[in-house]
Amino acid sequence: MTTETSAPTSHDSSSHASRPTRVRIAPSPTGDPHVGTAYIGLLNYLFAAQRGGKFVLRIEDTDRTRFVSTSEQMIFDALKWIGLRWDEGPDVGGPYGPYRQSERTEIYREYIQRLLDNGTAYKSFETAEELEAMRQSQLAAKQPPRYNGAHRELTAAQIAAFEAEGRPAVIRLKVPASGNTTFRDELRGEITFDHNNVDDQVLLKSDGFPTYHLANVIDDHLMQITDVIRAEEWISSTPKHVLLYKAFGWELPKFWHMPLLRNIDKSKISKRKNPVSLNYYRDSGYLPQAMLNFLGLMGGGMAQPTEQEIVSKGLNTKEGDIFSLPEMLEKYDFSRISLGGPVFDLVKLKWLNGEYIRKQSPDEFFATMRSTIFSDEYLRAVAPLVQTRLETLGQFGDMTSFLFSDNVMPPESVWLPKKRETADTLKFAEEQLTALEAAAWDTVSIDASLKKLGEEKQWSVKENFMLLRAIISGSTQSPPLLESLIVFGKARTLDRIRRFIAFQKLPKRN
RNA sequence: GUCCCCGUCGUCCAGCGGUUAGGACACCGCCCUUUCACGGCGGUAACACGGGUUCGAAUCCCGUCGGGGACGCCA
Repeated sequence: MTTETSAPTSHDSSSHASRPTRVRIAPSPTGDPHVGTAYIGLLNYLFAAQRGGKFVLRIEDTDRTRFVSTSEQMIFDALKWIGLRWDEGPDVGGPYGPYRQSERTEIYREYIQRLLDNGTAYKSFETAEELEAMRQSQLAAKQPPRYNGAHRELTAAQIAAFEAEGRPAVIRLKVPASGNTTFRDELRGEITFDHNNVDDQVLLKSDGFPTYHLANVIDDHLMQITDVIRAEEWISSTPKHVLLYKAFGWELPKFWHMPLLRNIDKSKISKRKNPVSLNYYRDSGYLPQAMLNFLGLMGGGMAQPTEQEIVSKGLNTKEGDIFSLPEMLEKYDFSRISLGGPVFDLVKLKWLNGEYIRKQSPDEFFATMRSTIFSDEYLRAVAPLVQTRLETLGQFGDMTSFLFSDNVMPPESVWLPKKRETADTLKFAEEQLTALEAAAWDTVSIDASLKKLGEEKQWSVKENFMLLRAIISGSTQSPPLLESLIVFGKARTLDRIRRFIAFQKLPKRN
């Protein structure tokens, strides 16, 4: 029970193989739809479709503090934008719903009681503050931060006493004190973790919501998930999940941990160093087929065309890198995936996108333009910003070019306020960025968060707004700032500010 | 700090015991061209290091080093 030293028995694997393939992605609605979600989504989609299985979309909204109400719909839209469809999910329903974890809290409560009853989980009454203090002191002492297990063996009387005090509790997983857990990663083989390196993970928070670990195991079981295809960052918590499956007496799914997408410096892809919002790519004019193609390139699951194919189809050598979703369905091979974390290289993405643009017929290209940057919807939003400011229609381009350009980089004479230093101004720009990241994307919210920041930092509204105007429009003159930001979109706005700051911090030549 | 994963051109991939280590992006040069881009041709550029195993290692094993991830009442 506590130790697993051999592979699953043949009985287990044969019964496993007989189950119809079911996979899922489980994004969390905490902000913009993430490029990593699309990557893992694509892989899951391919995996299911190649095996005649089902692809499930489940929303993991158990963190009330990070919940963003607009996020779920953006996730649906973004995944549809790149061309993925799912068989079951909150929007399309299905036999294993509900597909939103916030609607499944009764289920989690019922199942965690089983764990409490069979002694594989326990109540723990420390406050978040106490735990944080403990973590800090462990970190300071260069010790691995871990729960000290103080409440692992509370008596019924002690628990009753805490509860009588009205102290809130969390429920933790009781990881066996000794032994180890081994599980199979389908890409890497067996991985073993010693139990003294596995923490007593919180399973149920004091607000009654489950953590990912609990909800994910229960839902994957209840939803009959056969293969868990997720990012590599989950490897180190997989032993906890395995322990949970065992505590419930459930059959394990297969685990496939995909290499993490990386920034140029090889760290895990992050918004500070790379645009990660799918909205950014959509709004900046990347074609969904190009994005999907590019994600398919990451990890190397696509076989290169054989010499025969190159000859018979008259392919150019570069066309080994260009393929559609149907071609991925046909050729993508999970056993080919290479484990080194692929750098998400914008330069190659842009090249690919250019290939797709050039491949379109003139009519198709026109249609693409008309449905994106020159759509009726977009122009309808832009028009009111400039109508009163125009004397001739020809001035439209002069006034709105920043909305249609990628390379906007004002000179210092434009963005630096008269009474400010360069360093202070850049610092303030970073604070604007942080404020805007947290803001809901409407004029009232943006206005409020900018003004709040200005007051805190002693920046006048004029200086504050003018700096942002310069960064976004490249000029001291522009259509009304807040309305322009709305039209321009949150993802592109944030990216433009980040790029401005990054550019200004570059060592100056001459 | 502890544990886990990974390691072929700058980047993405090929290679799965015997190759002049291949392709793509990027970069450089030449051609095409009124410009730019596209396109064509060519070029620079990698097996992290050290031990094994083997007649023979980029390929298998071990170690070192390097990179990454995890260590939350986040997912």
